Amino acid sequence: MRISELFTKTRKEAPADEVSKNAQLLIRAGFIHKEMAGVYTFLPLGLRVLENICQVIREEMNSAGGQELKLTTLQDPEIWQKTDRWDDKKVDVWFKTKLKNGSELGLGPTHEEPLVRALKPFISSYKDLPFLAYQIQTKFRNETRAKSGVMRTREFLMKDLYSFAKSEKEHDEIYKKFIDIYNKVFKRLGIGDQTFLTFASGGMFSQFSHEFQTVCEAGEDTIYLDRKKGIAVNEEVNNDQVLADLGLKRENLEMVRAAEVGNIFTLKDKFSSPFGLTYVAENGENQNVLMGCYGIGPSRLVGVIAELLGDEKGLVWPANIAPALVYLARLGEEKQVVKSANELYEHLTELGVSVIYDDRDERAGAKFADADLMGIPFRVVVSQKTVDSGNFEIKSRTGKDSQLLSEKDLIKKLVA
RNA sequence: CAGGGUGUAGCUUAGUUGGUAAAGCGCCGGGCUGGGGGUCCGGAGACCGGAGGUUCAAGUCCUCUCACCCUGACCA
Repeated sequence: MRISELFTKTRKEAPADEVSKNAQLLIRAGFIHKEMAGVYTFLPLGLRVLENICQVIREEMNSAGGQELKLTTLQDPEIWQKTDRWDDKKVDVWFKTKLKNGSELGLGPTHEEPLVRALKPFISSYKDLPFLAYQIQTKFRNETRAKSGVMRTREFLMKDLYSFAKSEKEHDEIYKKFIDIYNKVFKRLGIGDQTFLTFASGGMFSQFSHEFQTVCEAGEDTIYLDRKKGIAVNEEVNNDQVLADLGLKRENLEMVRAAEVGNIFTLKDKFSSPFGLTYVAENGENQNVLMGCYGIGPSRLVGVIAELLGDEKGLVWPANIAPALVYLARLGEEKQVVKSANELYEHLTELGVSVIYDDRDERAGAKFADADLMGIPFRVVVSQKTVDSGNFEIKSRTGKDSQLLSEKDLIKKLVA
């Protein structure tokens, strides 16, 4: 991608109505645009990050055996009435609308009901179980107060996976497996060392649900963290009994702000029962399918990663989710410099290295500042100096010094 | 939803006791520059969130309204 052709621009100043670090940096870098309170457009560079995050999640869900599908945004009230979740008094975040004929519809705030109904025709035998179904979809929640940039919005992307099992034992195995899978996801997204399994209230079906909380000042939750053990308890279940059950000692707990980036919980037959999602067991008896739910918010993750890794110069993206691996800064308009930069751009692109090529006639400072603000992992400079030396200059976003490398070594470093 | 705050150019802001809007960034044209947002000259760009009202006169005062931000509550 050539910057001269990119329609977004960076800004020196943050918008006055955004206080959160993630929104300030993402807007300054041209990654997002605020449409309304709690509603953000993802611009080309921001969309790349979002898609890359989704891809990491998708890979992990697929390798766990998840089957991707896509449910609808428009929701049929009938199925929500079945579980008593249509009433605004029961679920107060609904966005509701109407058909021309006057009948009501909702915009999906979550998707247990439609998924269970959609699956019903396909599930009838113990041989059909277990399985995992997931989607990455836009959710709509009419929050009373949107805040913290993309971290708490009214329209957001969510990956929700649902497990369907024959028995509690089978469900528990899947559930445990997903704790590991989630840890792997957050590690791959570059926030693994600050993201902790957190015990939270489990509702009626289990003692706990599990949250994945990333330590982050901009987060909305308060958790009590035992860093040594790598686990935490949410404020809501922070009592002596729970601590004893988990083998935690109060004096080892650190109270920290955190952002919930994932949440998994046991649903038992809460949804399968009202919809009659049953299977015939080997003994010929009808049994309720047992469900679990596993969520991750990719759009919130964009914000959390920006909050956590961003520095005074701007965003910092891990290589696997960055909008590009390389920011190629061409300094100067001399023929040989342009030729050298063009050739390197084409060569790297052919090799599958994603490059943002700054081919503008801008001063070095402006290009460096943009490279830093956008948080591109590597900055490669092509200038009269590098042409004369026959090498290229490379610097990592977070490193202090740059180094001169031959094209061969440069490629080796970037293709790795 | 309660409390508090803010709306002036694409962005960040200034605007005195009411007298018909100013600057920086960005943008357009040009000069000098050329490795951390450089500099100089010239230019385009705002009916001051919206609607009423007071007044000879409203960005400024009053009323209503909308939007946005913050704190809290809420987050199935």
